[in-house]
Amino acid sequence: MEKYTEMLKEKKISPSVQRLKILEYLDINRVHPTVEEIFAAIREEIPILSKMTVYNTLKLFAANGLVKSIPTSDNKGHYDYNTSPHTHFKCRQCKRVFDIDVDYDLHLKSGLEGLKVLEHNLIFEGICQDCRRDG
Amino acid sequence: MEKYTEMLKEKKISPSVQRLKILEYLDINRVHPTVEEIFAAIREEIPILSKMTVYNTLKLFAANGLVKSIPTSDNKGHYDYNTSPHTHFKCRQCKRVFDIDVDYDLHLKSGLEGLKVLEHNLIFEGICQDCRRDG
DNA sequence: ATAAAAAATGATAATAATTATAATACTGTG
DNA sequence: CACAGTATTATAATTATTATCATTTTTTAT
Repeated sequence: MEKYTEMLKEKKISPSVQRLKILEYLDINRVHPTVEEIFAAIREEIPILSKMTVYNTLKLFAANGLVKSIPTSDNKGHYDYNTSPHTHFKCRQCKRVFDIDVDYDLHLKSGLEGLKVLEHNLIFEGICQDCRRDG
Repeated sequence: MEKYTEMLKEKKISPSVQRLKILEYLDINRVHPTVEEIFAAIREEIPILSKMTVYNTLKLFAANGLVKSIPTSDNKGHYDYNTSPHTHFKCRQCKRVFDIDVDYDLHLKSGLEGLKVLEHNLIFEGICQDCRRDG
């Protein structure tokens, strides 16, 4: 837990119990949970927790680069502890969003002139291994 | 308008007035409009139009590959007439989503074993040229 | 250690996006 | 033209998110 406290202090964010829990949860559960999922899980331990706090905290974390908001086609907020460049795979059947360790070269050749690029996201969609077996 | 009728017939979708208008709107307005934007615009011409029809139609079109749903970080549905592989740039300031004609090589080297990939999306985020000038 | 100030949290309400439902209107075919 | 099937609409219900503000917690200065 020290680790998370440090991370927050570095960003001058006061390490409240709620914030630490949310950060820890995202670290342990690397499945790009939604606000609802995070809220439901942490509420088990902190029954007084408000969903508002989860929203606020995630927005604050994202603004400080501690977590990443990842857009998916279900149009709900998904959050990712892993902020380093990596790739996602969204299964159309079970709706899960995986990290995948795709090794790719992105050779930009042209087309970004004048734009200030802050990040890029590469998202694959399809059917995952489990769902192919089942269905 | 013939063009759109043909497109729908090919997919065995009956070419109702609403559907044709929505398809035409997306063709002319290549700015990845939201449901709300499409609805508001077409309602000027068809005041009786229901938002439900816009939702249904877009879902139907997307399922038939006539348009593409593109995920962005505002977590609203954006739709794109251009279904061929291309790249998007989302401006964090003005929130617009542009097509950009990035010329890139995506060399997948590994990491997709067992997954059935149906499509991929490459999205850049940052500040666009206009906003850099202004701000 | 403590009081004042600042910030975070939580309950509640409000707004926005989407989905569900069921009655009505439209379209195409015999 | 009537029938069957489909599309559209109005309405209500759900779900996701944001806003507000009183209460609690944390920080800071003494």
